[in-house]
Amino acid sequence: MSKKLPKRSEDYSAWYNETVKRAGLAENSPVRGCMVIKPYGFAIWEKMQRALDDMFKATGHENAYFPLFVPKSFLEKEEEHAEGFAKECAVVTHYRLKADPDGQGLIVDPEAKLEEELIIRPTSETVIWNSYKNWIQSWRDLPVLINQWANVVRWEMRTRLFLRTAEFLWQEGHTAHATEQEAIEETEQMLGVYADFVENWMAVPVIQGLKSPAERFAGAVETYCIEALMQDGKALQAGTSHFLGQNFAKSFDVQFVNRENELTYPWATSWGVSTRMMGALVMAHSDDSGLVLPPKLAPIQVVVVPIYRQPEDLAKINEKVQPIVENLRSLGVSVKIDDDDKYKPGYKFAEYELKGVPIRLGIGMRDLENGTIEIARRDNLTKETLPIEGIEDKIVKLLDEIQDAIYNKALTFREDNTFVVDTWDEFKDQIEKGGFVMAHWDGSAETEDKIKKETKATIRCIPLNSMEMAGECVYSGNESAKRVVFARAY
RNA sequence: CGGGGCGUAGCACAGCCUGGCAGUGCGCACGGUUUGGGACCGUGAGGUCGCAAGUUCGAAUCUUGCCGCCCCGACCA
Repeated sequence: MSKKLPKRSEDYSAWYNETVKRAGLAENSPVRGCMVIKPYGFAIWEKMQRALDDMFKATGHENAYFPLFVPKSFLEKEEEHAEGFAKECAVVTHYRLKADPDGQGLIVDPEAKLEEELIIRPTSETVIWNSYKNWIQSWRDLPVLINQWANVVRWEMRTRLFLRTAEFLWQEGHTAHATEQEAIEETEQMLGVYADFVENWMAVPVIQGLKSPAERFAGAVETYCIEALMQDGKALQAGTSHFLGQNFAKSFDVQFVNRENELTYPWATSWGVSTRMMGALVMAHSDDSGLVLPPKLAPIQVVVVPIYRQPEDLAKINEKVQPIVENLRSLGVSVKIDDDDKYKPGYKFAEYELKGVPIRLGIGMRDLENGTIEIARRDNLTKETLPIEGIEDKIVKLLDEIQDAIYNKALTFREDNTFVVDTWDEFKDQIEKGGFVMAHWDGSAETEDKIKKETKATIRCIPLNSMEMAGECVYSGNESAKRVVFARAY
């Protein structure tokens, strides 16, 4: 096995796969399209979960859990929803195996056929709204603000670790409100929560926007999204928040009595982010030496590598390092001391770079004599030797600095790779080169579809915070009210 | 589902064309020397050559069938 990763500039996709595997985030599983999330990868996911869960709770949501299996009849109830998901559903038809009478092993017992097939949830709107029927009777029962952390299955034809897997982990929020206005506010609020998380924790800048009707969630009235740009110039949808109108309430016959004593349908939202964000995290920041993790999500923020020849030297180093580690821990910094004797320092340096640990401290006998310590930054691969006195404060500040630096680097990259384009030739050329392409669109599904067929570019979103400025559609020349974001996407 | 490729040690692969002892590198185990940017030497363990049938004195190698995986396309609310 080669020690070096493939280079991003030579083969981005091989670089991504190798980085994910070699950094110990995940590996392929024996089941096609599924993955094993390894401890280091899961530790990052747990930090994401923790931060998001706190944000959900702070906005008044509670966690609950609904079943993995969805009766097929539930999925059928909302027509568009059913149609949208039908092609990628795993279906349970039997509930028992038996010994193969003609040979070895087990076969599906034909006697044990389910009367109604069960779908393994691709999302949970239907099971949840079936429950909401019983939960919601009066305006006093609203709003219902529920989130669940769960796994879902979507039978994708082509999969890639984290970015698109047949089974993935996510959270799905499902809320019900008395008024349309309140539901729209919730949809927008949660989009804001996602944007806040992705920018301030993952250090990935995003564009908030609306999906075009063609890209909308099946069964939604409006889909909001956050879109991020990866280092290879392709876009990645990092999260979605849907205003579902009264579609599911009507399909599941959920009604409540409002303050005016009228029977009426509640308004719904749903919103989710998934382990796909792990892929975004890797592709947004990492380099040819491996992962680059933002300090706020790094399982290990600081690693200490003692450099020594004799066990006595290690003891002396530990004596000096131990109080620093304790101070850092009391300041909430996660620190690992790697005094494992099986590997040499050079190996460890490379290993922690691969794993994206933001700060590495090196300390040897020379430092003990000089009262110094070597501090190395993962994000820009620089290192300097500093006095050991007061190093804790420096480290705490540096972690914040690194968080900001990573964000700013990604932001600069996005700005340098966002292009305003007005002609079809320029458009085709720029899409080929990559990046976000801001262009006028006439708002029609035909134009959108033709552009997609000719260039493989899709409308990533119609940005929320951009000015209306009339223009001509880059493809059809028809009138357009504002520019939208085009890109090739994951 | 169409086109292409690949199944040999934990991993990456050579050997196959031209049939004749199952190989290399990494990793792993043990011993020693090493330790400020992926150390080195020595010894050793590890195999249903995807599965099945056929040809042959003899098959990883040739033939046929099957299975699995990967890449490209179709698909991805």
